[in-house]
Amino acid sequence: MSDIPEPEQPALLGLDDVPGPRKDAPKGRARSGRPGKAALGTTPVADELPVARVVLDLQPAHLDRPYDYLVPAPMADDARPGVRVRARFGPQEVAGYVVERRETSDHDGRLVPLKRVVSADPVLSEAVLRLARAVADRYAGTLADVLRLAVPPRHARVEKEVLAGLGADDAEDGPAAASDAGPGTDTVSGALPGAVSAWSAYLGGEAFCRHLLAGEAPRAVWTPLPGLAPPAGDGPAHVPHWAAAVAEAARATIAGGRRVLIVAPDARDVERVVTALGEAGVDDVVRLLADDGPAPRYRAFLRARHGLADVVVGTRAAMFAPVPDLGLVVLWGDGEDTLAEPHAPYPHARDVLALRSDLEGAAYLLASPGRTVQAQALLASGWAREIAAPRDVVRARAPRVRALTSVELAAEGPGAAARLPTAAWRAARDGLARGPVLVQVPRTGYLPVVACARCRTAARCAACHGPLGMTRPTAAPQCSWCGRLAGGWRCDECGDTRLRAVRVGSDRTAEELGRAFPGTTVRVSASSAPGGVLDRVGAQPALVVATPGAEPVADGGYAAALLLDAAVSTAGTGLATATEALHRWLAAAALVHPAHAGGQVLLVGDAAPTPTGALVRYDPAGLADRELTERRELDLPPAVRVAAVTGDRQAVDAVVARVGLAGPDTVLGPVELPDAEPRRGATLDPQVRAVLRVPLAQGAELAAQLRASLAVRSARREGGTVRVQVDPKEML
DNA sequence: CCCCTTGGCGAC
DNA sequence: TCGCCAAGGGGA
Repeated sequence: MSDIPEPEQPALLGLDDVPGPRKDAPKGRARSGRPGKAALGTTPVADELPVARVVLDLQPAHLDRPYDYLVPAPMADDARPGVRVRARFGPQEVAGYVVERRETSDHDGRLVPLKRVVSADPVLSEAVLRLARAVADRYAGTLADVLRLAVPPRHARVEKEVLAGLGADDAEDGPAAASDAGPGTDTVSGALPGAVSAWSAYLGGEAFCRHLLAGEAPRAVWTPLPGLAPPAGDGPAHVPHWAAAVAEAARATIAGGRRVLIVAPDARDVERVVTALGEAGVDDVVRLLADDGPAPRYRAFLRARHGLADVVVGTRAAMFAPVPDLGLVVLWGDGEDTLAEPHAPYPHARDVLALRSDLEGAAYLLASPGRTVQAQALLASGWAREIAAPRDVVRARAPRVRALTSVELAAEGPGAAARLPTAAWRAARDGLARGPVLVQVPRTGYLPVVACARCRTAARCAACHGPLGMTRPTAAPQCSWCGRLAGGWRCDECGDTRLRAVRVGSDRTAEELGRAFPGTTVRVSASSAPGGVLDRVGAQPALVVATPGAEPVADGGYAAALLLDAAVSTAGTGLATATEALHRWLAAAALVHPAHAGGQVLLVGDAAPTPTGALVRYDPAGLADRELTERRELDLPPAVRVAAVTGDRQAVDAVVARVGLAGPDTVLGPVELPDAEPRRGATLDPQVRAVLRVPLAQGAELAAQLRASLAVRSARREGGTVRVQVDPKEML
């Protein structure tokens, strides 16, 4: 281009109006500033607050901080805090959010103008921004990563539609004005007492609701009673008690002038909550489900953001939903693994909502049929209070539970070790005389794992050595890793060609039950089943085979439940195996009639004794407490804070070496990871994992040091890959 | 000793 | 990508 020196013209860039901190001798470019492109100088900057502080969507950890830009005059009104913008950052144009408008910048170089305000609607509320910062800090992640989880992608058509619905005034004044009136005060009479019947069975239950009504922020870990809520109309009972109670808590919060956020592990539970809310007279509800696709998801997000609903109910990602005047956060199903975010920095809904409750002064209600050791830790630390029913109430509402261990059945003689012992068969037959019977099977599919019929060697895929299974009675066995069909299979060890089942899935179980109970309807609720996962079944007698988490609600409740292959549920080596097994069993048991109405639950198969005992006693709290004590003794989370650093050996070493808290007492490993999954390509560098373990009080410091180390790593462009996970799922 | 070229890196 | 800065070499 032209070499002719241009005259100094700093005013064209607005430098006289908007310097960095006003120093006497601005150095560098600010002094010798020469506009590269004439166009830059032609647009004047905003008269008021000409600097926009912007959070950019940048990947590298060392760039994780706000940047200042000039606000061109035409964007002066639109570039408010919370709006999406695009701005030039070095070579490229990147997306971001304005987080603040300021008079000056502390940057002492030249400021570049914002490129574009993508939309004048401020989608990133201050509360969500603060939450995202807290989550990034807690999990040693970047703000950009968390914001990617928190704010769904924009959908222009939906945005137009929702903003038009707001009315011109509201759209101009922004969400603050829209929420000034508070949640629908018109729909609530304020008459709470008497309306909280679902809570009257609990110690502290009604008090919790009174606090909600009064606008306070109580925090509780709640173990709901099993069973269904009494039907609101003529139909059969089909709303779980827990959902009805959550709806009442929501109503109390709304009556107190605040809004509610409810997070559940899957879409069916979301739907159950929405139904319960409807029966409680709360209709102003928004569903926020990631599975719904971009348009409905963004519509729900915007409606929540603008305070158009009193209650937001959704799956995991809803934990970040912007809800003005938030008064209560509820997490249902704590212990389900869908509540752990699979994307960096891997936050868990339980912790995110706890941070939210602190930051936004909202009440916190953590509920689950079982109890996780993390929930127990919230109680043990005094952060939350327990809401539970007295033992005699639990006994009155719970079904009768029996564990059919082989020891117990030995008296029955042969057949005791069968998958369906005589006692279980009899219980099912008796139950079928009164209504539907639930059969819980830990595995989906037909025969998910098969072995050689003669020598019992596990059958493996010839191509990739993955385990073989059968998806249908007639089809050839198939590899569960690479999907290849293994026609003409022959055992490597003994040459036999016959296969036997190692694991029996839900589909095969249904087939077997059909033979054992001729003439009885058998339905399957599982992802592998033709009809998929069922939400609800009728009150007629039927065998309902379901995998854990896929149990339909039976109208009026099940007469009995058989929990098959119990040993499979407690066979894992994970730390949470026992509490997870109990969670599955209790979730099924909660759908069965109480004992006085003949409800019966049989646990079949030799499961570990501890969770078995806890099921028989109907005591998830006792099991969690026992596990927490053990974790304390072993210095395992949640008694301590841990962070896993996984990746190439060199990269892991480098990241760990820069962490000041990492010493001989706090670092475990690094150890080589066995690669469970077949990896494409030849032998890649082996992955290693180091675990950092510090007292809880140093958790924040550990995360900060890891963040700093990752920032150095990205600034230096150190090679390889590293993943940092604070409180990784497999260690909880 | 100073100026100009060159390479690396930070990026508002 | 783009431009700043620091380092280094060559010329005065």
